[in-house]
Amino acid sequence: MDAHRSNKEKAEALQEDLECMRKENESLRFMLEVMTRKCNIIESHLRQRNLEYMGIDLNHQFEANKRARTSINEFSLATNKSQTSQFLVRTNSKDSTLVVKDGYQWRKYGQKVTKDNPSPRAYFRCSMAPGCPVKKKVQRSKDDKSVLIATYEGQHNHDSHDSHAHFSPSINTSAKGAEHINFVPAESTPTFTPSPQPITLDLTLSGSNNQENSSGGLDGNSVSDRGFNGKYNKIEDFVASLTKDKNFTVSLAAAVARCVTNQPKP
DNA sequence: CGAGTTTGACCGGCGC
DNA sequence: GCGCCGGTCAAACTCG
Ligand SMILES: [Zn+2]
Repeated sequence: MDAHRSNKEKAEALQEDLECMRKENESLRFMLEVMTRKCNIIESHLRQRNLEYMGIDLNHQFEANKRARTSINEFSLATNKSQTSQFLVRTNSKDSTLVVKDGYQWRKYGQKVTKDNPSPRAYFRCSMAPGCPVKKKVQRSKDDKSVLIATYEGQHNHDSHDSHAHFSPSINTSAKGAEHINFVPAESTPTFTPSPQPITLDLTLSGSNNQENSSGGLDGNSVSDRGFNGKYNKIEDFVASLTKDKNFTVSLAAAVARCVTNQPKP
């Protein structure tokens, strides 16, 4: 009797936990997919946007606020030797110095320690197609180990066809039913707009950062917003238009937040 | 067994 | 010419 009830309650509680975890899992998966697609889209769009932004003052790498922000930051390196785009990605501590799955497949061919940076620099080469001249250098930032600086060089001469589609959105248990990420197929590849200047993209991923930065000391957002609102707004709007369905993003974020709130990490 | 990573050797540019 | 330094090669090694 009582034992029955107790067991039943326990089972229900466990099931609820399981459901919540499933939701969280699904949400994270979707976020990953969205991030990947956004990244790809931003990369291709950035190539042509860069032409418009030519000759813009160089912003220094400021400590962006620790929110979910994507911001762009260009360095004018004045050398137009070849199209090298520099992406400045902030990740968590252990991330993608190992083979980054950013839509392409990279083969590591070297690693060196540089003079004034304790962290080594890794050299990658695109191995998706034979004869693809794209190379990539990845190195952590000096102080902030959570920031990766990836320097892409060259352009892919093949379609970024990822052979293995590892996203199976079949599981659809949560309330939010048909969420389809309609991402505009950024302009077709053949018309590459060669960017004569390096691009620096500062992707400040959201995330429950464990950043040790001066909390409460100085509120960084004011500074950063002031320094860069122009581009930031553009990019924000741009990203929003990319997903084309703001509601989706918002609801997704809300769902994730809810899940996280329900299960606060210790 | 093959594809990819590791890691020390090697090489070319540059400053002295 | 020599040594430093960033970039690449390739043999050994690891992993699935
Ligand atoms: Zn490629």
